[in-house]
Amino acid sequence: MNKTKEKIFNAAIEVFSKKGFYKATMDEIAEKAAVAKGTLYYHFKSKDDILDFLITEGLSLLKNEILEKISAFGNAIEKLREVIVIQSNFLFKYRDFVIILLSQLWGKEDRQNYFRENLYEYLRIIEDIIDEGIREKLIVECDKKIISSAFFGIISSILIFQFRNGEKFDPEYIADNIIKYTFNGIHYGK
Amino acid sequence: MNKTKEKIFNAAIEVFSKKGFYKATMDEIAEKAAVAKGTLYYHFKSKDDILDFLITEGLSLLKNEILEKISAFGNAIEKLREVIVIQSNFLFKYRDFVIILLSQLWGKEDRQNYFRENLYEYLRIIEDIIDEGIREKLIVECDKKIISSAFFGIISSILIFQFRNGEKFDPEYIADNIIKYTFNGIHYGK
Amino acid sequence: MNKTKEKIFNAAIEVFSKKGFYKATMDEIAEKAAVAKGTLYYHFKSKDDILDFLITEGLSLLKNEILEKISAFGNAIEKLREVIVIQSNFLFKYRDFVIILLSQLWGKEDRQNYFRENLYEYLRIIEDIIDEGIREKLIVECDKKIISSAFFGIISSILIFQFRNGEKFDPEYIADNIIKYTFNGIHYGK
Amino acid sequence: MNKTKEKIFNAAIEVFSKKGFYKATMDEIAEKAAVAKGTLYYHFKSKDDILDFLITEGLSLLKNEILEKISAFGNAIEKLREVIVIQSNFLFKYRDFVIILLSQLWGKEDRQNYFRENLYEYLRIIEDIIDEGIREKLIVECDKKIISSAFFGIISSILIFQFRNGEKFDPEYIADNIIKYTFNGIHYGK
DNA sequence: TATGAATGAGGGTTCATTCAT
DNA sequence: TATGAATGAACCCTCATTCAT
Repeated sequence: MNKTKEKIFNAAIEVFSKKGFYKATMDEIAEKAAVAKGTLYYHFKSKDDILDFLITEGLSLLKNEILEKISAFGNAIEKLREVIVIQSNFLFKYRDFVIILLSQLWGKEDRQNYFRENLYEYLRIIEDIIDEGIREKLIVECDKKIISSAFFGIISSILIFQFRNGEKFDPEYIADNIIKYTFNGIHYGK
Repeated sequence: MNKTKEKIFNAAIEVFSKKGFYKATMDEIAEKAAVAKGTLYYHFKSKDDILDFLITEGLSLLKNEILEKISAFGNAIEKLREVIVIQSNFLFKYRDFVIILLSQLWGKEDRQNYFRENLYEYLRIIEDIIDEGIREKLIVECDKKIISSAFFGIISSILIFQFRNGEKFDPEYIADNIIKYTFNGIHYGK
Repeated sequence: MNKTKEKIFNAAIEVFSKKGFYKATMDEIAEKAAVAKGTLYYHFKSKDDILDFLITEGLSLLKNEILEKISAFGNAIEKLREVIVIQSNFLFKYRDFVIILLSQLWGKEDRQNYFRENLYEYLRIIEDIIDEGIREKLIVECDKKIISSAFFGIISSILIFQFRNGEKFDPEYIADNIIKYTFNGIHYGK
Repeated sequence: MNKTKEKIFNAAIEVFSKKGFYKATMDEIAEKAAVAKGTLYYHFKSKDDILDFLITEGLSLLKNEILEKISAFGNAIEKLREVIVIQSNFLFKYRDFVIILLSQLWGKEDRQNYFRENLYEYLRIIEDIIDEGIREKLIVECDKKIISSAFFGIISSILIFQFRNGEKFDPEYIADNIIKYTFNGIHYGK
């Protein structure tokens, strides 16, 4: 990604997350990127194309971070714990991206189907860990598709929590709580 | 809600969920509702107003159902179990509404802030149950804001699961799995 | 065609012929028609659609006039003479339309293929008359496709002549000359 | 014309005739010419300038061919016959150029006025031949401006014929037919 | 209550042209 | 001579909203 394209990329994240994809205007992106509007179209085919690029890059970042870091951990429990930590930190660091993702994930447009397909690749990584855990008798028998979806749901949870609590947001504290919830459940004495 | 307004209401849910709020047009809503475009403006102030009305009604429906049904249950564990069941069935029945809600929840527009405020009322209901459970020593000590958010995250989870699995969706089966996960965690032997 | 659509129709003829289709702007058409720009799109699907409508209407007018008037004439010679007279007068009266037609007739876009197909219907009318004339031994054996094309070429001739001569244009004088040329040729003493 | 300029020239003819002047883009011309876009502007002042150059060159070619070849013929009749033959062959050989010319001839832009002025020089050549023929009593008394315009109209005719007939186009056959028509008319027994 | 023709601000996109290299 | 990234004016089209009937 060259200098200009990167400026546009960053401006787009900022504007899309502030205004939402539809209310965001190419004019504003150009202004924020400090380039002419035509320059956007020299580097991207369309407004949609910017969004595609941005979602793909963002999910790539998350997937790669997960894949890199979990390999250092010995068993499925430790890996899933790390996934939660990474998700929490990722949301803290790339909040704007997550907002864009969650806004775009639910539609029936081709673009949005494609986003979900992309997300499923992420879920498959989690499924694999769950599978491993079940085989190692570290994780209870469960529907791995449902549980991996739940791991995604955690992202939504955290974002909602963050919206509600505003500044008082500590990713490690969040992660700790979610980990306890996820591994032991909330039922006392079980 | 009189007959015409209801036709518009239903048409709006259909169109908003199919196209998303921004791609939906008043023309299409009018066509689906089989009324003239001007009629929309007789019953609603604006396009935004239709959405507001729709979200408010939908969340009301969910809150009321929860409030009604949980009163029949004796303790917090049973109540939360019921919350999960209701959420799963609600998503099954009002999928289009849930899609609209999840698409609109993340922005920074006034309208969207207002939607979240509305949602927080729902979360407070769950918090209260958690509180009750903690006092009754049925639920472990935990950050109730985080856990109530997690209960909301479950909705996202289920919707993602449903998108992925398509037709094969059994709300009771989902609820069972989520309940086990929520109460006992996934850690084997704990 | 209702009042508003007709205003747009007339404005479009004026603007297209003055500026050419591509240099013409919807803004200018709207201004000349004294309606808002959006109104153009209420009555026509697109700029292309206005052009289509306009060409179709114009060629219809010409075809209908030809078909109506020639039926009054007894033989092919008289009919073709009338065709030339009508063409000359038509060009005099609907000069702007003819300019638009001749500008658009030569391209390879779908729209332009469609225009030519439409024109061919006109040529077929002339072919039929030529056929009739050949059968009646009033017209020499000839390739009727070439000769009917030549009848169309006359329109270009006349328009070129008119461009060159400016104001001094008498459609009857032109028609007389073309008729002599067409029926007797220019070879002296033949 | 050096190598690069010639590549651009040929690319421009191809693109202008395929897309029409307005739909043609400098990008596409550059691509077809296999040079960078900036290079176009090194050799031509503007897109208009390419068109001007191209029309001027094309009409020059036609005029020169006419002037060269007709001098070999003894009288006006033979010269005009040759004009028709040349026109027919020219259209066969430089069809793309003719399409561009006929698309551009009818507008009121300065450039287009200039094209017509250029064309009139061609018509004057024909007028001179007609004049000569009238003086020699080989051609009937007629309005030479109208008849020379008709000679231009023949070009339009032939192109229309060619569009209609597609592959089955024989320039000599066409020329023969047009010659008979032009000299003897189509009236049987005259 | 209901209609639908008319509005016009706003936004995505195109593309000829420029200019530093 | 040649390049191609960058520019920005221009333009088509959309669509929420209005209002006379």
